[in-house]
Amino acid sequence: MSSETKLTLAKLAKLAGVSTSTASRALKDNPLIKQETRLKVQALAKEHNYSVNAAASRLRTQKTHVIAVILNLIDHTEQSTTDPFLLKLVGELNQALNAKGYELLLSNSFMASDDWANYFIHSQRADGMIVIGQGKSTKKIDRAAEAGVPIVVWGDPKSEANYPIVGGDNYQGGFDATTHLLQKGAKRVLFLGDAEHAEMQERYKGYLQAHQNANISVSSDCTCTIDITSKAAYEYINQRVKANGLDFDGIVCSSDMVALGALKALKERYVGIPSDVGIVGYDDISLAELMHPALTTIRQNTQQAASAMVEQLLRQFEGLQTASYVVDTQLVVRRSSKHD
Amino acid sequence: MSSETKLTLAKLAKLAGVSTSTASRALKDNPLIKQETRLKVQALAKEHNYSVNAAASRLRTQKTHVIAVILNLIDHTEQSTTDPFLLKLVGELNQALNAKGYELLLSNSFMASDDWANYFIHSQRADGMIVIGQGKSTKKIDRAAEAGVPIVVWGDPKSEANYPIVGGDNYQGGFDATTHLLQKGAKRVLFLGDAEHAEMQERYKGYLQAHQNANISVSSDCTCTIDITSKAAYEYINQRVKANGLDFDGIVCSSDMVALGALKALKERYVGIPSDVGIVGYDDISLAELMHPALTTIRQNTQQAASAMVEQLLRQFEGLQTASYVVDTQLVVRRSSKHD
DNA sequence: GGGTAAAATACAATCGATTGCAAAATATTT
DNA sequence: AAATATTTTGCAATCGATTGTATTTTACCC
Repeated sequence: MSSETKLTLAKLAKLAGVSTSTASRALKDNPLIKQETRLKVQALAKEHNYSVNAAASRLRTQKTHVIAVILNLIDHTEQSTTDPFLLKLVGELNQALNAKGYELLLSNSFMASDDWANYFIHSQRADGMIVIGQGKSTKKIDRAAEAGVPIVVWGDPKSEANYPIVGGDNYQGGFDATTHLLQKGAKRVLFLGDAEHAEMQERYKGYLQAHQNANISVSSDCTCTIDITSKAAYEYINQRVKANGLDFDGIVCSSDMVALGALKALKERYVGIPSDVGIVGYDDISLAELMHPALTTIRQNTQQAASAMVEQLLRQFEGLQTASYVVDTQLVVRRSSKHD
Repeated sequence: MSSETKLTLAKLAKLAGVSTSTASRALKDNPLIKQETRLKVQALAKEHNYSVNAAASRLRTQKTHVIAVILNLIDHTEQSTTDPFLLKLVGELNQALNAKGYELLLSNSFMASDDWANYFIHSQRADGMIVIGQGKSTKKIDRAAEAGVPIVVWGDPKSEANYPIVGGDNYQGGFDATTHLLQKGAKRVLFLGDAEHAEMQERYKGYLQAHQNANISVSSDCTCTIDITSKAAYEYINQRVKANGLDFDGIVCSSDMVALGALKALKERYVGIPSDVGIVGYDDISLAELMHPALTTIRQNTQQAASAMVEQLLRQFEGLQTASYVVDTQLVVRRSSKHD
């Protein structure tokens, strides 16, 4: 349509018969400019489809209005592209950021060297970072935070850190999941996960406490360390049942994906769920309720999580106090744990 | 650590005792600069953690090395944040783009006005766009392409368009899925999806052709138009069985999510899968094989898809010819359709 | 109407990197 | 050693928007 060459602020200003400074201010409704002028410039801008050159604006203002979201994966694992929960979180973050006028730059921890402060912030690619997952070590995160990067992390909010962490109450979640199974009569409940994760660690503590409260001792062979993927869970359960027979009657899983893997392995061996083994997952991904039997799980409110993360990040921009934030967490009881 | 103020190219140049132009060239290994000088500058850059200011660089070069990836959702539906397939694709795109030195700006079609050319390209936010999904109307995409935006679309590669479209052979996929069910003896196979999508349209044609080849007539009430979500599928099947009883013995679903919804509804009514009804999904999301029964489905190679999309996009930057691309598609037979 | 206060607009520097072209340094030739 | 060719480096303009300060215009008052 418009066959003109690229429309810059200068050209727009000329069209309106004002200077670039006036045009610039008019576009942002600066009260310094007479209302009438503002309207004229804005109308012209709309008419000619003008939009501010982001590169120039960023250079001048030193603000990008971009947030880097990085999936902080465990190196050798493929949790990222597979786990619907994490991706759901990304989707929610995108919404929440857009609502505040920010854009989302998606990254994973493989690229971008290890120096996040430099790669993202000093290079003026983004104003701040949201890191999804604490990983096994928080070294990179800590370093970035020390370098003064505005940062928020999805992880275990009880962790000590000098940056805000948003996450569910993992201790409580692990406790609730376990208690639920024990109340349903389970005697030997497996914990399926990787305690090297801070989040999983907390859930594990909850698992232990639940046993203590119920006055049931935990056998050490009930603690199963595996990658947090459905595949690993499937293989582990398969293996274990083949080797030991069915030496458990409940499983607390560190994610729904893990639960699904375990479920599959058990069903293939015609183990009754929940009659022989009760299962509780974690996250309440959309597929949890579609499973057969539908999966009992711990729901974490992702929308609330996303808003909280964005808010904690924006507070840093304004120099305000920040704090870790505990997202609502709730046991959702479905068929996989409920004897009729 | 480094308590200096922000390190710019100018300061780095001073440190190295050369001009900014020399420093700039040295950093990019420009052969105009003596090897020795190059090494010195590069060493200093590394030592002081220098990284180019992206905003300035973009302004000057008019290139951002950013690609906007937009989830082109059907307006009222929530397919986006829910469908693991689309998110998987995003993950793969991220990898593929990073491998080529590009970054991924994630967006959805709600924000960013309707004028993509302006919002993303003229504003210098991105160099090109990858649109996931053709939606019900390709108006916005067409407009962007006409405005000269480098663009690639995930959709039905057989669609006529003046931009490359990457996608599976949907006609073949629909045909294979349907033929498979018919061969297993199904007589009344439902098509569950939304033919307003170009992709679904093609699958539907394949569905029809399969019937014709098998010399089986298609009853019009076997074509079921629903939103492409598991919820809609669940409700539809529930409703239908309640109203009409089990008046079908096979379902071709337009996505795995749809299949999961249908599966759930049927299982709740104790309909035997696959004995009473055979089901075939589409996409082969990671959960397909975790279902019970495991879901027969049409696999689309997302990794190949992502590379192809990125390649077609980069070709546009270089002014090369582009073409739509058909991604490998394959029927994966599992229990949901296979009588023993 | 002269003068001051207030409102509206314009000037010009700035953000930091890139690059065509000019200048300086070094090498080569006779 | 002078002259030319070649390599290496530096100068200065440029990308486009923003903003502190200066300037012009308008309003107001006695």
